[in-house]
Amino acid sequence: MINKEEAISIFRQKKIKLTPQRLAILEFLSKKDGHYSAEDIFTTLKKDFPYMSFSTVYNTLKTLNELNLIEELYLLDKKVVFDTNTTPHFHFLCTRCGKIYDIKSTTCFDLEKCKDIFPGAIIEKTHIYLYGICKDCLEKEKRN
Amino acid sequence: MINKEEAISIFRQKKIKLTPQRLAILEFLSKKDGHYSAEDIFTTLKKDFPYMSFSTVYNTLKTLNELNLIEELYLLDKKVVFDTNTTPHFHFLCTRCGKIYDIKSTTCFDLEKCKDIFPGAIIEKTHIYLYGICKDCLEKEKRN
DNA sequence: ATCGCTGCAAACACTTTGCATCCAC
DNA sequence: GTGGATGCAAAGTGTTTGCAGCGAT
Repeated sequence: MINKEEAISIFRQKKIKLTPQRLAILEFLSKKDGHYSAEDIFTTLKKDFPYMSFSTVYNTLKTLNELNLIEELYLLDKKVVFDTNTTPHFHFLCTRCGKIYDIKSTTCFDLEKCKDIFPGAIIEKTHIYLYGICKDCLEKEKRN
Repeated sequence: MINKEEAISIFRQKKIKLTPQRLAILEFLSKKDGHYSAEDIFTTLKKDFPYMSFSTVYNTLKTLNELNLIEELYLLDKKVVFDTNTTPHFHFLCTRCGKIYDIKSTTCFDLEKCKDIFPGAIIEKTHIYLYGICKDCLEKEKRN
């Protein structure tokens, strides 16, 4: 999840205006780790900010992404999902229920060895996605 | 790249019709390994098949994907790219020139260890994408 | 002869843009 | 006061769908 206070101080430092809408988005994203679509954020905040607009949500998410406070995920369902966890980790997406599981293990991927394959290149981001069926969905299927 | 003859025999076997349009798409995808968007395929084939339509391209690509003859990639630029290489490998995408490099190394990722993290789940697909700047682009920058 | 496939256009879902107004600084 | 941010609506982009007619089997 993002650290709201830290985000605010980065915003001030970079002279990016702290509007009520942006503060609301920061507040939302600082509550718990998660994977949110622009729509998730928009519909949740719309309740308290009836004038919140999609362009503001996208605009703020873009800014947060540029500041590396969130990360965009490009998944099978073709819409972008925003991840508030920016520490190195992978994802396992269940194709049945759509749930996204985080994988924090560092044992299954070796970035240094990957870098060796492209000497002279700069590798900025690593996206690792596993797709399959999660335990919960498999058990549900068995019961039926 | 896909094996056209093999694809044709699978089509016959599954009783999927071999229309001229589908044969043209198979022909195109069997020429060389590559990463193509639906548009790439459509505009190339449109020359020889003026009546070729997008729905046919998408329809055929969907069929090929279901038969595991091609694989869909979900990348930073949000449009699906179709990979004719279905053997296990990863991708390095240069954010400057957009070129997609294949990584065939098996040393940097250990799927078995990843599976251990989700006992009881089925992992069907693994997508690994590295994003960065390739050697060619970096050298070009240095020269300017 | 059947029914799956085609081309076309229209619909769709998500995202971006243009612009007048607003408000954080 | 000023320039960046906002809300709205409209446009854009890639993909999917509905459907009448076609053509591979």
